[in-house]
Amino acid sequence: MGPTIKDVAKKANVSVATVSRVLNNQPGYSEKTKKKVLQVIEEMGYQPNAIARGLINKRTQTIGVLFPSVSSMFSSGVLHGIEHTAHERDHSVIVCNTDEDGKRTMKYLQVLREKQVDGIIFTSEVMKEEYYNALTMMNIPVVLLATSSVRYPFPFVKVDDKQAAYSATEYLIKKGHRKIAMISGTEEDPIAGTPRIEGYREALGDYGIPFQKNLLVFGDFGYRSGRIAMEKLLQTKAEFSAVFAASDEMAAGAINVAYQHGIKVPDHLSVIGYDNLQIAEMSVPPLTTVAQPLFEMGKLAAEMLLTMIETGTRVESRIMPHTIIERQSVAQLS
Amino acid sequence: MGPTIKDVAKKANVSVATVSRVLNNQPGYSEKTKKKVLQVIEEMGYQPNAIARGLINKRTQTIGVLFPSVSSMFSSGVLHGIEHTAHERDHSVIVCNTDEDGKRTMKYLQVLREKQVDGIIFTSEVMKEEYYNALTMMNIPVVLLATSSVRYPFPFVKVDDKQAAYSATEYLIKKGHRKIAMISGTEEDPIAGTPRIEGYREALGDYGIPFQKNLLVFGDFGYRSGRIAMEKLLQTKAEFSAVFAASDEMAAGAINVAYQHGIKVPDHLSVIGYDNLQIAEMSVPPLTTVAQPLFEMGKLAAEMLLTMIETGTRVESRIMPHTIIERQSVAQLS
DNA sequence: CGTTTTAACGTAAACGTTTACGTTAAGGCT
DNA sequence: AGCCTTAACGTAAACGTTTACGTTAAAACG
Repeated sequence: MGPTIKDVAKKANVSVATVSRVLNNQPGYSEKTKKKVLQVIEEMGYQPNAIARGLINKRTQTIGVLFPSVSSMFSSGVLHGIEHTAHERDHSVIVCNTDEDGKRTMKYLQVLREKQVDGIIFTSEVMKEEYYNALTMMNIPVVLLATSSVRYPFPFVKVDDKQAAYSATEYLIKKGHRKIAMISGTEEDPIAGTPRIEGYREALGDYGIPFQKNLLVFGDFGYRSGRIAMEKLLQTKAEFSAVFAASDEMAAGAINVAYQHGIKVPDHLSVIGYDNLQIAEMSVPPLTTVAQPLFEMGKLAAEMLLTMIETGTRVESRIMPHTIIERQSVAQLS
Repeated sequence: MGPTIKDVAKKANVSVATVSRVLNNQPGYSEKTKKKVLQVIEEMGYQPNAIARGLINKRTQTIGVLFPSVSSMFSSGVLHGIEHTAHERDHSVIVCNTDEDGKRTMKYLQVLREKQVDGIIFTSEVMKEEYYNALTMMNIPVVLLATSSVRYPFPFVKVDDKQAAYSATEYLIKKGHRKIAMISGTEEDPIAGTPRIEGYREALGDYGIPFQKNLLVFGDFGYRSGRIAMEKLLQTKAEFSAVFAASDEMAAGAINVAYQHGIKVPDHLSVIGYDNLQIAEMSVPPLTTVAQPLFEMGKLAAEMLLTMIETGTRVESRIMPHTIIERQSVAQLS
């Protein structure tokens, strides 16, 4: 299609080796031939072929990123961070949507292997043995993002879910709330499920508040499930002045059904979310939430992956700080 | 690293050509050798190298997608659609975040060229001559998504912005509103700016409502700008019972400041948005909006691109239908 | 001036595939 | 039996780079 390095070499009256050398600016040619080569390159509009390059260098300057759902606000936040540093450090990113489907995930891992990506970021999903095996077979760096695994020793970057959940409920308690419900995510999720419940219960315990089983309901982190969970909470007799939702989307769902029932937030009910997605700011009322620094997490994960790729060394996992973003969805109780 | 086709050939006592043939199931071998080869492949865990393949086939099974901002809900919606059909049709997608920056865009176009992508989807941004030149130099299929260009003849998929804006304001009018403000996006944007203003004005005109200059304010499609625009609207003396925002994010901003001013939506003020992002459903009150079928647009754009890639033929542009999603942010006036 | 060093190149193999072309042997046909 | 077809392979070139190694001539050195 376009001119190749051979065409350039011919037109510049040098060998392909010389052209290659000036391209990668290695030594071995005079200033004069360098000018000449550069000029011919310009004239012909030559562009190197990264595929041929990749074949011989065994490096594609490309990383793969697996998301359970690319279209979630969570994913797009971290993707932004990943893309940012990847581009900064001359790598491209291939996005993969697993749909939380094992078959699809395995297929994607195979594709990434065949495409010879230099590294993989695996986000938000729990690492199954099947994935682990495929990943290790590939012999390339992997970093886990917003997930982790004790069994499988990949470095990860995430917040301390239990601690963050503790902070959220403690915040509610310090605002004077004692009857605090929780809308949890998937109960069995060992990353974003149980740890957050533990944090909630531990905070309750530390402040001498008894845990009430009927104040704990479950969703799947999604908006719809937040609505359903809130309905369930409303149907039970138990009183509560605040709810801690394990995701902003579920918090939005909760606020929405509260609104439909004429329950005003924060006047009649306080709500705190988790994630600090874009929707938290845009919500009515703006949602107080415990923030995960999505963009920074994406950046950091990519940085870790790239240094592993470039240096071949292992890298330490990182716990990111969470913060509480105070907006207007929780009231101070007197 | 892993075993190559040569290793397989050796172990199976056949030539590389034969292995290649069974891999791509072309004819030219007995059933027995096929079994043998397949078995050896299984044993050795052989995986083809797509880079080597790409070098000779001149096809990488990869497409590039350019977004002004990957983290916007709009982008993630269409990305989901693109990824869906790309995967279905055995292609990977490289995401590029242009930040609406010319330099960055050009850099990305160069990268995509060097990486030999098979086609490019260019989204949401106006096509500059510089981009057009780079794109045509590459000699690969391009489709425009949520943008278009009369000057540069790339096929596109988008909704009819003017018509959609017309529908939105007409909807408001039919609900009994006569004093209708508009929060427009960037005034100069020839795709999502002026056409939507024209639709608004034309609807007004068709129903005998005079256009009031002070009821038209500008933002940049983002949430913050929606807030600012709403403040501006509130400061002017002019009365209005409804506002048409040219993006859901700006609508969310408008609702939010209305809420802060004690103006209840839809009781005191009706709001209609544009896009039907996730936030529209999650908003309080749920936002009535004119929907662009983001997922389908992404799917279609990818389908068009892939058929161009596979067949080498040109393909027709497509106008996608827009629909009004009625939720609870606009009131019927008596 | 003869020898050694070095700058400035060129040659060709290698990366892992695909594929055009050639070869062999078996089988079919007259 | 002799000839032709064809199934079933193998050989080697090609894709566009990088790079180890070889070569040449000039410069440096004694």
